[in-house]
Amino acid sequence: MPENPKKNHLLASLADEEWRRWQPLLEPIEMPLGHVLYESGKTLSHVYFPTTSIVSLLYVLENGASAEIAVVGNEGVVGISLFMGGGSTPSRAVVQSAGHGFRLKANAMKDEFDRGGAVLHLLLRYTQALITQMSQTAVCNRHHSLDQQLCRWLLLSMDRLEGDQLVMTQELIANMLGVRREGVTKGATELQNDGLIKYNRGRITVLNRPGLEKRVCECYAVVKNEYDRLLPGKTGI
Amino acid sequence: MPENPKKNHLLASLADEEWRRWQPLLEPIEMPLGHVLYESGKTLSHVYFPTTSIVSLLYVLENGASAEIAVVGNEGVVGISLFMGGGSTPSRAVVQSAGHGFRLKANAMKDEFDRGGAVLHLLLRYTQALITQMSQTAVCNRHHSLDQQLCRWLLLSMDRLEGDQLVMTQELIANMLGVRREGVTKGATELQNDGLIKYNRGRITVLNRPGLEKRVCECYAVVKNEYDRLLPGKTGI
DNA sequence: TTTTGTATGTGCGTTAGCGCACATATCAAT
DNA sequence: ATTGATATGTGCGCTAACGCACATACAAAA
Repeated sequence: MPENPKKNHLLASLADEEWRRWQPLLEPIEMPLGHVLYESGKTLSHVYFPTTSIVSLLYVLENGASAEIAVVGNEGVVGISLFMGGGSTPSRAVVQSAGHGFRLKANAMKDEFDRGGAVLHLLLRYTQALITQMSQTAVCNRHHSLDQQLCRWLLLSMDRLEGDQLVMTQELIANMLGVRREGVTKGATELQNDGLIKYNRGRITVLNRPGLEKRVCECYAVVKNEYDRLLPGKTGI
Repeated sequence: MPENPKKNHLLASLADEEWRRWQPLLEPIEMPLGHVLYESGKTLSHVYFPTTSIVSLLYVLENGASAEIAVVGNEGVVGISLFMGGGSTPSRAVVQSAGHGFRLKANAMKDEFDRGGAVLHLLLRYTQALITQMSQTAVCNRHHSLDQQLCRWLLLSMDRLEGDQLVMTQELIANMLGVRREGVTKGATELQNDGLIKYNRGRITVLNRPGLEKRVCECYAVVKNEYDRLLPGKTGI
């Protein structure tokens, strides 16, 4: 089944001319759960445009603890440090929800970026949105309860997927949020009791999205509005 | 006293040709404590290049609680959303330590950025470093103790100032870190008892910097190394 | 059908940080 | 010197989240 690159919003935003140039360079790839797209400090070989997958940018501390900095799905691209100039970041990119995507070689990406114009500005606006997500994560980590953060995380993830299902154990969610697995169990159990989600051995189904939106902290809306503002014309997110 | 723009590392990195173009456009400004350079969601009129001041990027929640996302001093520029494309961000920029700086009109900044070349790449590398600081703040907020965060904050601030003094009440530090004032008192008292800093009604003096570096969490070094890597050739930071 | 591994639920004592209420200390202006 | 404003120190009960130790429950393989 040939995946459609245009499922990625950034790729879909390309003008005809650019698209013709890019199309032959885009390489379709499988993105299985847990796959590491890049490792902290390592030079990136590609950038990745998810279509049906979600990627977590997370930071792993010396003691093994971890925390998610941001999440990237079909609205964005993984590997901004390539065109931002560093070539690497002190974070790790891990596939959080299996699916497909496309990748572009580092040199090709740099060349296209350095042409300037629409591609450059599109990627920078995306980066700006990503910065908002990271900032908001910092604030949310500081001030909001585990329960609220769980809601935020669920909504951000769902926005980046088709359908209302997510394949993800509580253990993994805990890793992303940088909290205990037991804490996630507690929060998720409550959400399930209230009929907002259904949980089943690593498979979450959202039953009542408006209900989740009522519980979530303001951080979710701030991030979503900023994505909508900076990257308009896309369905949903 | 005519402040020297070259005290700002980004301005100091400009090539002669650019420098000649910029010089007449740079407007020297006072940056008094507490002055708000831009407000959440408002379109930026200028970008600011601190020379002897420090600026906090912070986010204020609906309930009035706040948290610092990043700090900018003579190594950087305040107002990246101007060239990143958004024109605004959902955060606020406040002068955390009084001093001087220079500003550039929004249009001038955009024009210079859009010329591409060295200026663009310099600013993007800086932005990349700033992103690292934001990410690390998120992680640190999640996993490290108030005491460690206080050390990180002190060191990051000191790196951006000449001398070993900082004019700053515990109340304000608490606002930046998004913690209680009493918590800062406790941490600061301990640092003072151990002879690392001296505290005096809103005036902090670092007495033993290596001592602070021994106590701080890994986050400080990660951020510092990334600034050094991306913006080399600068003294200190 | 039984086993085995993985996912989830639950209880317990511990702790960092919170909110609140004051006590004290220091500077600056009268 | 006295007053007032601001900065810092301290105590106390409270709560969310932690670390650890298990109990259960489900699913795929044997």
